[in-house]
Amino acid sequence: MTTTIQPEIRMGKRARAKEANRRAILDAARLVFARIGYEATNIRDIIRETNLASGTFYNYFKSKEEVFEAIANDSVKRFRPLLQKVREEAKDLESYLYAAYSAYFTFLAEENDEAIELGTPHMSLIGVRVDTPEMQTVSDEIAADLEIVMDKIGLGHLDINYITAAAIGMAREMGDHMLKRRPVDPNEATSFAAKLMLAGIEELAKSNR
Amino acid sequence: MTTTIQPEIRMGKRARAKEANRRAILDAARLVFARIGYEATNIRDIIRETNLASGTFYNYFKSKEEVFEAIANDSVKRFRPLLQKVREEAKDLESYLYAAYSAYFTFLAEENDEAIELGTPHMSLIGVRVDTPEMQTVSDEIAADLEIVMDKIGLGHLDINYITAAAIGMAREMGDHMLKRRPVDPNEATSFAAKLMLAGIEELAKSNR
Amino acid sequence: MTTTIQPEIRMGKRARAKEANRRAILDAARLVFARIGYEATNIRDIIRETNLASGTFYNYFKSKEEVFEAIANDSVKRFRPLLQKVREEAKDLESYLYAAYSAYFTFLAEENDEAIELGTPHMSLIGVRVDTPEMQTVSDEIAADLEIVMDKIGLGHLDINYITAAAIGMAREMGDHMLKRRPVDPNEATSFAAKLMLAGIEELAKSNR
Amino acid sequence: MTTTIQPEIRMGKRARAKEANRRAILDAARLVFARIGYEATNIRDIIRETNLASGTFYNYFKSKEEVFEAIANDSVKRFRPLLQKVREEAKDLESYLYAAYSAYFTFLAEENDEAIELGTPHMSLIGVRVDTPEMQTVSDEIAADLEIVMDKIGLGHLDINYITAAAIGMAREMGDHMLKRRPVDPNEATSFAAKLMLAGIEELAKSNR
DNA sequence: CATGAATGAGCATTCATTCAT
DNA sequence: GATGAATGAATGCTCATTCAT
Repeated sequence: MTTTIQPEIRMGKRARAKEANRRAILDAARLVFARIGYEATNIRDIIRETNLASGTFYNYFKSKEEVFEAIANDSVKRFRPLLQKVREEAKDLESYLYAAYSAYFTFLAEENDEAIELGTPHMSLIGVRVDTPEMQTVSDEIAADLEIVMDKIGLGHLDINYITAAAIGMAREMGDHMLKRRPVDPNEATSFAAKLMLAGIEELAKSNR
Repeated sequence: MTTTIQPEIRMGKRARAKEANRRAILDAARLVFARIGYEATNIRDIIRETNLASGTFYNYFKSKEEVFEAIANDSVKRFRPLLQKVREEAKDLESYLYAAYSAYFTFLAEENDEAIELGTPHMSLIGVRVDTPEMQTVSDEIAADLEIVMDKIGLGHLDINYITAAAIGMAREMGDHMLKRRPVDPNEATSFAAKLMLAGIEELAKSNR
Repeated sequence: MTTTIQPEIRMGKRARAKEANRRAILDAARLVFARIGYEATNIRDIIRETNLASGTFYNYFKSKEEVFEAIANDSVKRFRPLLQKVREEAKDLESYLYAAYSAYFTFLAEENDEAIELGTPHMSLIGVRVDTPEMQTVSDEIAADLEIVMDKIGLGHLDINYITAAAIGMAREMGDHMLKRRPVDPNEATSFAAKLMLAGIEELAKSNR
Repeated sequence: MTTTIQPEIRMGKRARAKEANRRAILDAARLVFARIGYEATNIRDIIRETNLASGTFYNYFKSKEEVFEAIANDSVKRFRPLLQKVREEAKDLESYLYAAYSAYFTFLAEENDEAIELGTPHMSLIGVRVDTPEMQTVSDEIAADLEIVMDKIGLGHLDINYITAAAIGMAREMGDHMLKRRPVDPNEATSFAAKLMLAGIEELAKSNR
């Protein structure tokens, strides 16, 4: 994943350097988290992946948690508009599911393109499943959105929390698999997941009426 | 989860004490893993939860990994027969899905009854999802079984890996939610998941024919 | 080195077993000391080399030091008579030096014959020189004896301590070398050392008169 | 032993502090090794002797072995030129032996002047002889040099290895004694050792002709 | 503000020693 | 008296964090 540095406004040399350092730490953290997992990562691992000195880390972040949240926010900042568009344009449950899964799987693929090229295992160390920041926060976003959409289409009486859990669980687990296939094909995953989920929800709605 | 200690054969006091200590460490590890997650757990945390001295840990296990595997093996040893029975008795896809989800959610609830009573959060620290040993290995079991069943009922041409991923993802995420609800209700979860999955697979089969 | 077990007096079964255990520990200790050096040896290493349990060690010895001393005493007990004979039979300096070096190098070779066969490095780990008990105590014996002999032959005015140090240093260092040669040849070493030392002392006596 | 810190080039405060810390650890290690022996020494003992924190040790050395080697290299670096000069200027065996023993005993005395003043026992714990780094590496140097010299003066047909062992053994053992005497007198030791060795070698050469 | 060495609390692991069986 | 598991003090080592330069 290559993050474009887009200085919002004119900056002095100093400010630009600062921005670049922050960026460097974030990118390094993302890389290392993906490589060895959040818990296994220590700050030295992150710093070693940059050209900075260890002390510099603390000029930007207080802890590993804070970098993690910054990455998450960063992802959310980029994913939220996509999801918002999905929500706004969705006419019915079907179009929502397709659009949402498409957005998620595509986003996931793009976020990990670098790791994919490097052959870096996306996640899942020995018996331990580590979410990348993207997945975690995106999950939360989807959960919230799905609730809204279900309400909108009059299926609010279904067990929204379980539907959300089911939808997210599918997305997560299938997302892992998708990233291991070559070529990585978000469309295939989207079609599969949306179709399954749609039929499932309709069936639940029928038996719950 | 209360493990019954069932000495297979007559044991001396010494042998019984050894068995009890091993059990104590395993139970403590399970508890702490559930409480703060695998990675965050250190060996001191585990032995602190027992009446044993730190050195004693090493009389039984070489490392945290080894306890983890022992727990996993323990769980698998108990879950495998259930799953086997499910597989053998399943007449069709529907009965398989109901039986399998039932087995899983019930097992999960029982495994965690102690933690549930204590109010221990099942898993998921800040942004990090940690699989309990049960979930990890049981996932593998389900994956393998599901593949066999699908083959048997002539749906082998579907994308088994994605179906497996979807089914497992649903189970995992819904399982987490289930454990947070009071009362914990495996039947509810089972019915929900099986219905959703069944309709979904049938739809996929239809559109893929 | 095979130590002959020579029960001094008639013993009961129990007493014989005790003697055998003590012997087993001593032999194991000797072996391990030779193999990895005194400091590097721990009690588990010694016990592992026997068929006994760790606790049993403490029925016979309080510590590693005590085993060491027991071994040393054992060696001394066997070497002292030889040295005594040398001292008694020595007519002059020459005969004393030959006999003493011969006794030492022969004893050293015999003490280490087992280790030599096994190819066990006699001593000297990385940069650290470890005396076997034999060498240490035998050194002391030689020191004392040499002093007596020198006095007897009227060279007491020479710097006995330095002569002793020189003689012992030669014996030690040459002993190490001797044990590394194949075949191990005590006679060769004896002749060499005695000749060198004799000429040296005579020269010192001359220039010090 | 007082090591002069001679910053080759202008250094910043930081660089000087680093150098000083490294020096402090080396000096502390040397001291503790001399006091209680290499094997008995642990890293905490070393840093306790400095004003540094435990972690700092690992900024400079990976292990006890590494400090040991650094000390040894340090000694060698300072002793080698002396020995080289001895070798180059030696006209005959006699001058070589005097110069070499003088260099060694003088060096040994200077290396240990601090320990001597403090009354630190030079070495030798209970039955265990621990070489200081100096002695070990210097021994190797002498061995090599002696071989060259003997060859040069046409005594290569003698058993060089045994002569070397004898010369070194004498130096080592006499060195120990010398350090225990007050005042420490390298000249006395030199004269004694060289005279003894010279006569001895000449005698061997005669009887081996 | 960057640097990177110093810090020291904290964890894994070993091992001499004890003691119930 | 033999056994071997339990003990816990002691040690090696890591790493987040601070701070003088």
